[in-house]
Amino acid sequence: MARIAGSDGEVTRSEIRKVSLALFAQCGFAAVSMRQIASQVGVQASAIYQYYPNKQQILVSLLQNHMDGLLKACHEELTANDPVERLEQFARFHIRYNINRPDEVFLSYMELRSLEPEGFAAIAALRSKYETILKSILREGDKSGVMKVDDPHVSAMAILAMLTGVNTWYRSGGRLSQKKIENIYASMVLKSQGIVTETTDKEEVTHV
Amino acid sequence: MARIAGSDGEVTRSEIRKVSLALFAQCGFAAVSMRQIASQVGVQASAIYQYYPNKQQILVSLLQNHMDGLLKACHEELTANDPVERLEQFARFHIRYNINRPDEVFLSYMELRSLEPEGFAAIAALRSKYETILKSILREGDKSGVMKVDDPHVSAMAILAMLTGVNTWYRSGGRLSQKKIENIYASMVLKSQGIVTETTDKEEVTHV
DNA sequence: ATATTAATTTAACGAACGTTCATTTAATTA
DNA sequence: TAATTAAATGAACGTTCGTTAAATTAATAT
Repeated sequence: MARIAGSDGEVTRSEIRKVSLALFAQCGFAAVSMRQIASQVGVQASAIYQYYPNKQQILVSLLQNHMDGLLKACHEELTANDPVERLEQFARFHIRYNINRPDEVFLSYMELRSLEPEGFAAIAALRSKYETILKSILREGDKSGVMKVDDPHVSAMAILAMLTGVNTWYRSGGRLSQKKIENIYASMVLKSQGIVTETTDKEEVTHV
Repeated sequence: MARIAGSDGEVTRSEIRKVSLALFAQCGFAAVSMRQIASQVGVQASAIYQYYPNKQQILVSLLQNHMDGLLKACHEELTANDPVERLEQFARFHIRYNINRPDEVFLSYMELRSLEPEGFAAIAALRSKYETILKSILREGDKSGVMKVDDPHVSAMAILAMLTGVNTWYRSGGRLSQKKIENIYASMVLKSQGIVTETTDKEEVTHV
């Protein structure tokens, strides 16, 4: 046998991406074999090389894609000028974007170490770009006196870790709605930077 | 050749632990081979089986050991009765304990997935125990009105993620001292749960 | 001095790894 | 209809994997 009736390169390519993402996130990059990916796609391992030159490039492509999407969506959503509003927009965006992409996020944070220097530098640069967006908000908020930011770098790292951490426990269909979770995290982020809001989520936060 | 002059089982065992920890954290459990560990220890791969029945048990033992130490140290350090003081003690303890054990922490959060069901259950139970300590503090603080905790579970997860995140950026000998970092994080944690402190770290926090 | 135990080696097992290559068939183009 | 391109197969490459077994030497106990 060779080419299969009805086979389509674009379909196979996206299946490879989908399956690789799930497997890498579940088992770790090194633990997943090309044969394992191929088997779930429904093809032989050698067929994957029609689409990616090697295993490493599948990972690079997945991470690149995720970071590009994150940055693009972030720029579109951060519309406010006021730093407090911007910080709330950022917090809500980060939760909303990441909570529905647990595998991509997990990979982005865990498998940078599996990248060879070239791929690593590319992804690290994109991440740094994203972090800079948050740091700028914090710096401006502190400067104008509406926030109390001890150290913008530490605050940015703390906020990002806190928000990204939602993926360690959230499972869809759980006790809390995504909107509710967004509210809770946004409120904690603002408070952590010395912004006093009169209401808590119990009375519905309506800051943005 | 066989037994080497001056060889000592206890020394070899602790070398295996040390090397495995570093390699697992750096490359991921699946990516590290027994021969790689052995080579860094200075023995042949087969010698490792004198001390651990298989690769998996090395990981289980490392994680078990870390969680035991964490829980023990935590109980010793949380001496206060007041929930606000206890929360600050917890935050400071978590930073202090974890910042000097980056490899153990990384492993504990990343390689649970590499564990077979039995080992997984054991480690997950210990982690849950630790999380419960924090949740109890938050519940008490909210009940007595000194904190504003929207949801104790979400707050606990958020605080732990934020604090643990210090290991993603901290490197010893950096711009900030460990004490300073402890201060900043403790302040953010307290504020995030609606606790108002008059001073910021800029004027030295002296809550505990 | 002898027997035993501790610590390690060398050699080997079958299985799985990422990847390459020549081949085969389906779909498209000329 | 013939030629070309796209999509896949199956076999094979050399390497490495975790693990086991038997043999060997050092240290300790009798």
